[in-house]
Amino acid sequence: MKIDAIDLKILTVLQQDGRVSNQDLAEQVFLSPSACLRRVRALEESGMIARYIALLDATAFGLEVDSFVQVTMRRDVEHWHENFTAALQSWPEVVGSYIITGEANYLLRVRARNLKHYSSFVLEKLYKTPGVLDIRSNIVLQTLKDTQMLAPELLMGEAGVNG
Amino acid sequence: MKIDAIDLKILTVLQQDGRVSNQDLAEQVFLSPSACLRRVRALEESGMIARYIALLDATAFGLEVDSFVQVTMRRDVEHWHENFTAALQSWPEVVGSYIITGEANYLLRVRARNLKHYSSFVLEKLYKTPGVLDIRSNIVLQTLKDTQMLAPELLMGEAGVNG
DNA sequence: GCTGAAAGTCGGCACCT
DNA sequence: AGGTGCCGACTTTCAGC
Repeated sequence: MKIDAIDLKILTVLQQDGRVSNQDLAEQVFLSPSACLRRVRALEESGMIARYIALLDATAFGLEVDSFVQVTMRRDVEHWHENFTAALQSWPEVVGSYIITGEANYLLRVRARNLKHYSSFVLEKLYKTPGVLDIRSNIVLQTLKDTQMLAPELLMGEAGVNG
Repeated sequence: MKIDAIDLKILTVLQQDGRVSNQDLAEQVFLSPSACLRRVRALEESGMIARYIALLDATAFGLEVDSFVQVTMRRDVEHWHENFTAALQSWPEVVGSYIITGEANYLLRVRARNLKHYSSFVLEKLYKTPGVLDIRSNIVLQTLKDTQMLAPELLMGEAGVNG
């Protein structure tokens, strides 16, 4: 599927305001509502727009701790990867988990209400998972940028941009 | 502001589908549309719901590289933090940046079209920033979980949940 | 604080350019 | 491809419970 400059503009707007009305969106990209809606539907059906979500403010709920945790596994435990992966999905504190290159095997993003909650997560859940050898916690002291935004400059140069 | 079990349900639904219609939402939480809408507006105005966004599928745009980059700075350069922070905001490849505890000073989440693009970002942008001493790239090989979802269990126990 | 109805607005479709 | 117009559905407000 080919996307042009107007599609890029639509994607930019929707990434900033997922609930913008089709009429407003159409105005911003200088299109009629029907033409605009057709493009949005095409972007959704092609999978380029994956989904729409509400973002909550973690601090408003008293979630004080945000962290990145590097996890190293030992390989002498059976089904260590399957067990660990399944556990990750079930733990609400884990909002992201990735297999990465480098010294650790996994990188987790973990949120907790406070340090006590965080501590109990690490000791009672993470460390008790068979195969977990080493855990390195990197607590977030300050968030400078935290966005899901894929800027037009990033999207361009691929997927056949015309305009 | 106090939230109850119905608010938690509303937040859970909206975090999964930010464009759900008020009528559907009202049905799911067993409320009339007008009562439901009033709760949603209250959650928005209190700041608990920060915003609504569209999530794009990075792979659909050919963004092959996802990574976490640990950056260590030297302190003998003037305004190193201010300069670096400003640069981070302007680089589209950087979708997240955090000051963390541990060995590195910053953790960045960086997205790029391919390894060539990634390499040029690290060499031409990151390394050329005054004060950058060491860079450790952790390329994401597999994404097991990547969500912004704050589960009800996480939100509970704070903000005075009643029901 | 919830319900129900009324009014304004929007999304979705058919049709034309 | 994009634009116009119409109809049904939805959002939103307000009176009443």
